[in-house]
Amino acid sequence: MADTGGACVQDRRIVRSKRALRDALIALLEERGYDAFTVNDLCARADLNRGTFYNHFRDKEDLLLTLEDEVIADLDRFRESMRQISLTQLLRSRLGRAPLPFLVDLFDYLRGQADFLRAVMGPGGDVRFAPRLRDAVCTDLIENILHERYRENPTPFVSYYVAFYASAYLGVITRWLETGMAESSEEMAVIALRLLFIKPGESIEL
Amino acid sequence: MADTGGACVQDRRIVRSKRALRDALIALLEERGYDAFTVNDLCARADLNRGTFYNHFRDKEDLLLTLEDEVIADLDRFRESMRQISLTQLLRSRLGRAPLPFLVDLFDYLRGQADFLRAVMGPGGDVRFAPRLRDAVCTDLIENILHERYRENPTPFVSYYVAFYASAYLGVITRWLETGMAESSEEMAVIALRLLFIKPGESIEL
DNA sequence: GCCCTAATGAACAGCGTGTTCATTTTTGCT
DNA sequence: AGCAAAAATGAACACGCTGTTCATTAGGGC
Repeated sequence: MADTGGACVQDRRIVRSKRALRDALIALLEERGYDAFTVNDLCARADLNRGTFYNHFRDKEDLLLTLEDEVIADLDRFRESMRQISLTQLLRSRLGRAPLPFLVDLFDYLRGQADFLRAVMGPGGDVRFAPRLRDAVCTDLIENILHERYRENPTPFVSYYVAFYASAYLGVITRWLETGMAESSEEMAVIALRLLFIKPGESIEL
Repeated sequence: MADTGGACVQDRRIVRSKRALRDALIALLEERGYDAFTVNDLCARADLNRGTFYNHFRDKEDLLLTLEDEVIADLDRFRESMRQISLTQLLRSRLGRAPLPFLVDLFDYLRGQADFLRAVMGPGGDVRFAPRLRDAVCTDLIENILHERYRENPTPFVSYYVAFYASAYLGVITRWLETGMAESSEEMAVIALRLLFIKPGESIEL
């Protein structure tokens, strides 16, 4: 999904090497954490010569950032759909318990990238990624739940309001990934909407 | 606040060295990020011999973890007060716009540690710290806003409910720190409570 | 099958690591 | 003030990782 950008397809060997490095990176992030492994380890795990690594990436960070960028670029394609959602659509979906299609797509995509996401957002991952994911996923969504009056008129409180919901949803996604994605994408789409309209102390039903 | 635990006070030289290393760590985390500086850099910045560093810490990570642990230990002292808050108290405080004293204390403490917190939670910081801060600060608070029915009976949805609010508050704290703590601790205590009882699409007033 | 390009293995200097040790400086205590 | 304990210093060490180069081998594209 991420390498159809260039005009001609990459050499099969390059694809294999990059794929192997991706897998090795994920495995080592989980096992040891970013600072605890070397380019040597990476290449040993990927069963590649160290020179091959340097053919494609400047250093360990370059590899990590490249993979992160791919995911963020993919997510940006969802933002189009998010921008077109209205608050009334959200309310209707929530009352009918009918998952919003684009939210289902989003959770499906996240599930497809789960191995990478868990590695890079877990302990031993990269601090910088979570805020990027949050902004890519939540910014447009939050716009829609804001009272029209405050969209163009950001008071300090409104900025905390936005931070509140954006972080809240990042937390939900993170928990879903961390707990092994037990819920289906449809269930998550419903949960995400129920959470929007809940108040503390209230009963959860409906 | 963190070193009165032992029976006798530490040697003045040790305190000075550790303080210098703390400051150097914070500065370098901000400037270059955790992976981009060495123990050498740390000691140069702290104006200390490299041997001195290894007298007190095993490695770069040991220093970082030690400082993180101190903050978490400090925060654990607030949890006592948090556990005693009831939902009705929250509601009363929110209606009267009267900041809860223990929340003010909390934000005061965070302000006092702002340099460290910003460094360790910002880009170039440590992924593992934010979840620890979240759990230390939010876990008990969330307990109180949960409907009694769900406290002892965690369904999947309830666990997302908890993750939602816990992450939301972490995001608010993070934003406050990142934007230079423009609001006073009292203002933040009020904002934190207002956010609890807001619903998307509603007007913000009251 | 031929050309092009990627992967390999080996070698290199440079740097940071973590440790050791003898020496100097600073404390805490009487 | 003076002594003994403890911390800081500076230098040296072997070791491992880095990022680069180069000749060679293997594999893909057409």
